[in-house]
Amino acid sequence: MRDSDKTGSGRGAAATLADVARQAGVSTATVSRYLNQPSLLRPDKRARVEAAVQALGYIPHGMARSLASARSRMVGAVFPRINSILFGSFFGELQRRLGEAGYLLVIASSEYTMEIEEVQVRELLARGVDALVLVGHEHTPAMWRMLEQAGIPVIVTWTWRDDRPETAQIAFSNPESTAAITDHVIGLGHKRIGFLSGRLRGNDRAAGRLDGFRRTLDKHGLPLAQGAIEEVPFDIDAAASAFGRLMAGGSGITAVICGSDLLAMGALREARRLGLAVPNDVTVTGHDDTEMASCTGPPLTTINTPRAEMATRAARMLIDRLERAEPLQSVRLETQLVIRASCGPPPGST
Amino acid sequence: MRDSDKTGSGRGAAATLADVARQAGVSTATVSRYLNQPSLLRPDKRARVEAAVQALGYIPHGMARSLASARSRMVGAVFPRINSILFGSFFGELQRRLGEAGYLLVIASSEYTMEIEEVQVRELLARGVDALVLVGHEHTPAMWRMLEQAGIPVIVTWTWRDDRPETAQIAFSNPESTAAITDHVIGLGHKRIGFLSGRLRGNDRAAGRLDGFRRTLDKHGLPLAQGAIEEVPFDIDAAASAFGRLMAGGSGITAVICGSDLLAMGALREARRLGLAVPNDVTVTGHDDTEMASCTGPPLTTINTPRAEMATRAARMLIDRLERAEPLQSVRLETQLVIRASCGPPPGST
DNA sequence: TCGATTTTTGAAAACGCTTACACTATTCTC
DNA sequence: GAGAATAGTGTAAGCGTTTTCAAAAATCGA
Repeated sequence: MRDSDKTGSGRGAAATLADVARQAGVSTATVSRYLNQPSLLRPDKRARVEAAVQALGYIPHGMARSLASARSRMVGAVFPRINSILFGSFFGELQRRLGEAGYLLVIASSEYTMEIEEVQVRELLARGVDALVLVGHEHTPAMWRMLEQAGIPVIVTWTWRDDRPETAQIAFSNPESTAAITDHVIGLGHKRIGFLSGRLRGNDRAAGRLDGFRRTLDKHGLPLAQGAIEEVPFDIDAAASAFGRLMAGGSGITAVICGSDLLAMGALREARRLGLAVPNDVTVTGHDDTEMASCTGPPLTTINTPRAEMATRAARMLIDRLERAEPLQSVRLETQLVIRASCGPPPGST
Repeated sequence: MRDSDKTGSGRGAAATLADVARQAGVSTATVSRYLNQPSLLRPDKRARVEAAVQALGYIPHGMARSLASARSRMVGAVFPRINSILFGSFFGELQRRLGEAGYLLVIASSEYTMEIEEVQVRELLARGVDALVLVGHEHTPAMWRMLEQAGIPVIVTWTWRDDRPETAQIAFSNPESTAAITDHVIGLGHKRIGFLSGRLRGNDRAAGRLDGFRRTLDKHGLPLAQGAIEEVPFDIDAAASAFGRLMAGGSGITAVICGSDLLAMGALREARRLGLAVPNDVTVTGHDDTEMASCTGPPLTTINTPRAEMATRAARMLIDRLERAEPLQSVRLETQLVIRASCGPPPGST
């Protein structure tokens, strides 16, 4: 480690709006208008202000603007995990869209825990976000109360729920998506199927997926094998060992449906380690069709979830609401089965 | 699409600090102290304020606090791409650490373009961030000027440069890391080696890695084969086709060193498609040891970059600087070669 | 050209908090 | 128990914008 002093020098007295006004020979109101609705200014004044702004290298003071205008031009988003491929592609798009409209996206992470989420939301509200994007419907009552009181627009994503008509949702049905992939696997001839789930508490995505799996088994009259469901944290290593447990002990499981691509990757890794060929010895599926689902060995059969579209729509709807007071509306999006090489008929089926 | 009106009702007049003061029967100054330095209050008053805060569900107005105190308690970070696995694990950690100290991390994305980065930084400064975390040293002169004028602490990560002693860096040497993996591949007997690089412009990580590759070839007296370097956007598909080009046309290349795991994944996918076995027909390596490097087929030999440590240190240093005016210092971190199954001797070597 | 409009501009009062300063309790010292 | 020191609290002046309201300037119609 090498080091040297790099203490920043005192902030070089940034120019204020009043400075600009003085320099341009106009009032502060005029400069403010230049910033917010330039079309109100006569061209000559606009030019003078423009020049003054350039000359002073003026950067408006966002905090002061927010205080005076009661709008922060910030949108908050709370994700279960900030550093996941999954949510990454979602908020990347969200940020881009909001940014185009002059909004800044501020992201917090709940670590898959409702209590942490509550404090994060409080933090975000304290910062004065103009709107909020949430994942799923499961949040603490106190949190719902705070949101109610704050009176800002809120959009729930990722989990569609028919029984929440009063909440603005941009989401898809997790039970249905998982039903589709389970149908596919059953169609290949599998009878004993395992399910690798993420943590269920406070996570209606995981719960919905497990539910879809169960219902589909029922629909086909297939029994749920003993110990065929593993619930683990969202983590490749945890998934790997859970997969090991599913395959161990003569369970006879020939296919493992995973609640997410990440879990499926752990499963694939462990299968490789155990010398099990996928799909010849065991079928594995994922969920979400993340970037690398096509790059695993073998490529993953999975469900494509409309992350970019959710983000685009959420951003647009929020902007419309914030700028033009248009009402929020709910949108139910569809998912799609993506078939790759990780599925096949069960071993020994002719 | 179903829809229904969910216009939020008018914000229910949030309680202000003055309301709390009135309710508690103390002055606004006392409430403010309760918020900022509770230890200054006598226990009985503290309790009364506490009760009033609870009763009113008071949430401090962050904008007003920032304006009055000239500190936003927000830290900005600009990453080339917000939705990448790579940077994800970095800012996840950064956010966690800063959050613990009461700071909010605000993230912007430069899309690997210095000009976009400049406007993002302006945006961040306008929002009043107290500090900034940057990736790499290559930024527009105007941006450096703005940073200088803003006078806030800035930390550069990911790229160590000996010739920037005046800049606070928490980084590693890209040429050295790539030299290490190139050495490893050469050690296996490869003579004709290709390099799959990300875009070089405005990206000193990519440039440094390519440089390390070149130098190592030189060191071993190996020639750089014609067309052995492919430069592509950071994108799996682009990487896949570039890999195809490297292997085509009798180049005789037996190993492809990739500037990142993502590029390597594209390479692996294309290899599979072309029916090339890795590592028997061709050796492939990555860079960064991302989460899924161990889950590809085959698992990727790569370089582990200390992302979590960079984040932890950056956060700690910034907090120390902001809270206790301690000086920033530069730290050079080490990378590590991680050997997995994607490398082997060149085909036909006995 | 004159009054009636309409468009631009400016003065000054917020916005909700922090903090310097002054002042009043409380504690300490002998 | 008096005086000095210390701890705790309140008053009021900002912080840098936006925005209301009214005045000034420009435009229009006849």
